[in-house]
Amino acid sequence: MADGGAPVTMSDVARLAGVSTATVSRVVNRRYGVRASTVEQVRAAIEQLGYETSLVATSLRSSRTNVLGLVTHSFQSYTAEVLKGVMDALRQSGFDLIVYANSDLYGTYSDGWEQRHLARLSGTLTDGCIVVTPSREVRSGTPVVVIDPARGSEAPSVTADNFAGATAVVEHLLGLGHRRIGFIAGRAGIEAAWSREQGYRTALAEAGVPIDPRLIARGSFDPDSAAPLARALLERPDRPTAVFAASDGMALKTLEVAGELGLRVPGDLSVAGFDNIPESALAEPRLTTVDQSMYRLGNEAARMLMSLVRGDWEGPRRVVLPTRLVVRGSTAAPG
Amino acid sequence: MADGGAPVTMSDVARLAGVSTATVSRVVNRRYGVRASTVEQVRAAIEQLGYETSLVATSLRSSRTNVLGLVTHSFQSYTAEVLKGVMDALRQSGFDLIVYANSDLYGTYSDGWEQRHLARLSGTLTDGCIVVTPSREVRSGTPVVVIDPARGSEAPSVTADNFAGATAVVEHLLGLGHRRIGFIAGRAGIEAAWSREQGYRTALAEAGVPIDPRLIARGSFDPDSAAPLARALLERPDRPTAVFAASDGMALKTLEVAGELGLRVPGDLSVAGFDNIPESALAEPRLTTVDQSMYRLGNEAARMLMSLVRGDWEGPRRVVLPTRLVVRGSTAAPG
DNA sequence: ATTGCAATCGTTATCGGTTACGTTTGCAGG
DNA sequence: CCTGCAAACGTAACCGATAACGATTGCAAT
Repeated sequence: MADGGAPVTMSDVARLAGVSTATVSRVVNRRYGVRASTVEQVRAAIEQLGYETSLVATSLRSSRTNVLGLVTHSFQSYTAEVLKGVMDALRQSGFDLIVYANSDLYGTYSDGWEQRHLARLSGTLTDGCIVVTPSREVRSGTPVVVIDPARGSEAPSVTADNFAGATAVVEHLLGLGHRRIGFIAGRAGIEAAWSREQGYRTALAEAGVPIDPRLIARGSFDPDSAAPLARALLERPDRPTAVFAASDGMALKTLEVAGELGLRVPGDLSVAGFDNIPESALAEPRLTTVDQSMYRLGNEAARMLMSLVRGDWEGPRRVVLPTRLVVRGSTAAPG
Repeated sequence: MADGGAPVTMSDVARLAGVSTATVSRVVNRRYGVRASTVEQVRAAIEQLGYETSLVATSLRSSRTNVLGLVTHSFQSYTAEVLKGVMDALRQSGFDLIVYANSDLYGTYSDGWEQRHLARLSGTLTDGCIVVTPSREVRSGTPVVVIDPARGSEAPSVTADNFAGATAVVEHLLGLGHRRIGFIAGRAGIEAAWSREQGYRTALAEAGVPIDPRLIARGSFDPDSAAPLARALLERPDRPTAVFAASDGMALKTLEVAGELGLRVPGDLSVAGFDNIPESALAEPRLTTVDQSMYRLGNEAARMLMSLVRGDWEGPRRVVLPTRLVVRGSTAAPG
């Protein structure tokens, strides 16, 4: 058993087994060139001391750690789904996962968090990283797969078909008879936000509905940022009959604001979101949205990253997954 | 800008600034003994090269990293809630978080994962760790806070009042008129599982209802392990009129199995769970359960851990948080 | 007996950053 | 001009593990 005090190091094992640390290392890493009896001695010493190889020391010395990293700046519902997908992809793969999240010391959206975290992990601690929703291009010495890349990013990425999803929502609203459809956009600079806005614009244009810039609010995917935007939209004298928010978090905030203003959904106002986070199915009314399966995004990203690390990735550098319109109770024909 | 290739090291900065790495280290760590003009030079070099301190190298040498660890063997809904609570507690604290999860199958991972992961992280990489649901006592050179400790664990811990929660559920079922109440227990060895079973037994005993051992099934908290157990319970000729599962995951499986057997819930069978994971509110029918706020568990654990690391923890070594019975549609009077 | 080759194992440089310690420098006081 | 004392900075020894390399041994073929 390991005692609670000082950690057991490789040299402790070596001393007990009467060999050098080199031999212990070879045994631990199952390398060729150690006599069977010596292997037994070392194994026994490891068992007796409860020795565990130090991830830190290993990664400092060696380029291979069999650990993948996931870097995120916040931890919300969709991040959890991504993680589930990643973990399931990693099952039995031999890769472990390290998730690195920061405590927001420098403010909510201090630019460059992705690069900072990446620099702290990659190069040594991890064999490769998944980066969730970075706001700018990332660079790294080890393979990187980005979920929802920054606009114009060249990095290998996995993303949902945001354009198709957004057009589907807007076409749904148009089909119900809406003509004044507000839009709360996501954080500028993120590919997904841009595509969703393009989807919104394209769907309106193809239906021959003129685009009113005053109905487009610029959010940041942060639910709290959406509240004042939604309020401003809904307090207009010519308020929209429907609001499409670029994320469920913002859509749910819009539901709240509508409630505060005495607007009934979907009677007085239709609301639609994007993401299909679990909370959306719990909201009152249940939120119409676009499912983009964060689980699959995480799952695909992990598969891709493992292949990149092994150097046998054959697929495209950019994977786009289909989306699915989920019609629930928050949308209806305009009153 | 950092180039994408080799990572920028401290000696690169030192070379550019014309000083030694020791001086760079002093500047980075804001130590005394560096002339203001030298500090400026070093800062400029850091900026120019886009240098980021390596977490690995720092932690190997120094005992303090300002990073806390969270160790878990699986990644499910409740883990996500815990993480949210942890991250919120860490906000603006200056501590970052590393989550370490392994890639093995949930059930098949051999005992001792908690100690292995802990050994790999603590001592160097992290200043302290939160361990989620270990199956045995954990030892570590750095502070540890356990969420849902093993039975008989001495480690500082945060846990819900599982006993009270379980009695509340069973009293609720008894109050509805149920007398044959099945129980699907959790993983033996975990304090929470034991307390929930004690709650079940105590509530029955106090109501004067004899305990039928054949109505107690031994699960492992793994939802998949619950399916055959639930089936066995429900296929008995004298099947229970209600089933209380020690976790929502297992309760939801029980709902599925009941459906497959043609039993209607709550008409033919009442089902209750424990945890109140988000999915429980989405199930059909919505699941009666006990809310134990995994969010608060994570939040409290993180606060406790930060205090322990700083050495100023004043509270009790074992924190017990209250639970709350949530009655929904899956329980009713027996037909 | 000698050579050759492979198996086995120890020595040592190294990864990047930290820190104890020693050395240099600057400046005030004698 | 010399001494004394800090401040400022460099040197080198680490931390734990790995891998290139060299050294030793065993064994079989010559």
